[in-house]
Amino acid sequence: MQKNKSEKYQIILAGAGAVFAEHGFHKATISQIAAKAGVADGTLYLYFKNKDDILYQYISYKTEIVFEKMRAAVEKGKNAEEKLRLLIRCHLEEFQSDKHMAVIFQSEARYLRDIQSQIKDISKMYLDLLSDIIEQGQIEGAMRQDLFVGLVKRFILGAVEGVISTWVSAEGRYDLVSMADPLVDLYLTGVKG
Amino acid sequence: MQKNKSEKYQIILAGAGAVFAEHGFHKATISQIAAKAGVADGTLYLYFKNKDDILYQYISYKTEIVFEKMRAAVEKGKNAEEKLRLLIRCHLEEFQSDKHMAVIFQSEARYLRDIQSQIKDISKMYLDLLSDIIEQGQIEGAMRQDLFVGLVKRFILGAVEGVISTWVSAEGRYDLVSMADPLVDLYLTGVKG
DNA sequence: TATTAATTAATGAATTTTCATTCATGGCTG
DNA sequence: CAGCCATGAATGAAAATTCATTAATTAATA
Repeated sequence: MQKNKSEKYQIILAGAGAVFAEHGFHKATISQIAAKAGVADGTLYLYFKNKDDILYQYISYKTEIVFEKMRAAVEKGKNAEEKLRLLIRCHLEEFQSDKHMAVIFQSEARYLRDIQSQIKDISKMYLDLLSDIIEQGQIEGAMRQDLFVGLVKRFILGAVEGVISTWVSAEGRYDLVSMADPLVDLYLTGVKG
Repeated sequence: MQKNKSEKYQIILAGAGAVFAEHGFHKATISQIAAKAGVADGTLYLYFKNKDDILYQYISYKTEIVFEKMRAAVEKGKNAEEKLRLLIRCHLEEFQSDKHMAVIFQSEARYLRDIQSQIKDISKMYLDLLSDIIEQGQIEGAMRQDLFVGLVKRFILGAVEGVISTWVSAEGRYDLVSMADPLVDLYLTGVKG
């Protein structure tokens, strides 16, 4: 099994992404993935330990890329509110631009946590980013002092994921990124008149 | 296959709930469920069409019960804000009191939608409840007029699910229901100072 | 440069494993 | 004894994984 990120490794991962997104991990077969990637079944085993490992690599790989972008986006913000806006927008942009990933993160994340609990967990990292933003917001006086940060960050992530989930169910037929600002407005000022 | 809700039917569903929650639907085996329920493998087929049907029945059954409670809870509220509070509290109470159900709803809902698209979808019904509450709130003047209801309801459901998901990951080690009021406060007034 | 050997990558048919599902059998009860 | 349940070993199907074989590439030799 080669450990490098050769061209074929990438091709197989992309094929796997398409097949996992369409059928779900458990229903997807090695043969389908191999066919989608245009290689023989056995070839997958030159690049991956087994079927689980394909999913694991897929998620690790995507997580790393997306998280790096998120971190960079947040860095551009001058204050907490702006950082939050940039983070949410980046999140929606990345998922909108990679629908397979959006579907897979949505439906297989839980299974993965079981088989590879040491995976770089995107939620964890994301929640850490949010914690920093919220704490900064409190220091700046832009956010309430009595917030329970542990709850707020789950609240924010949960809501974005819910919005993405709806978009995925709607087969991505509308513009997800346009939800970013209305969503952040809800976080900030709530539904009350 | 008996179609009534005999005692054994219930026992098997409960066993299935435990096994699905622990291993996930796809990794769970008929033998495990049978063992957990204290019956022979073949017995499951006297009460259920097949493995998929067990999951389908489980979710239908739980959905019906929980949703009825939610509807009743909402009805008790005098105004939109109170209804929202009662709904969220009921939601958290039900999931806290049935952890297997919480795990299964969280992780297998998507798969189920694939095999039984006509299933009474708890999210759908929930979102309808929320729509009514929000529209009522707008009429009462307790909620902003410029809210995009389609977004707000997903926002609310997403956030509750996120909070439940965290609680599940934490093995249910803290009191979930105590999150209800702080959560509703966030919905209503946001994080801004 | 042409020829052969050695190394590496890829193939896909054959094998193995894993389970869902069936069904012939046996016990229980009214 | 006749219908009803329940049993669990046997069956068959579906897929994951392996591995002997082939093809392609590189290095070595003369």
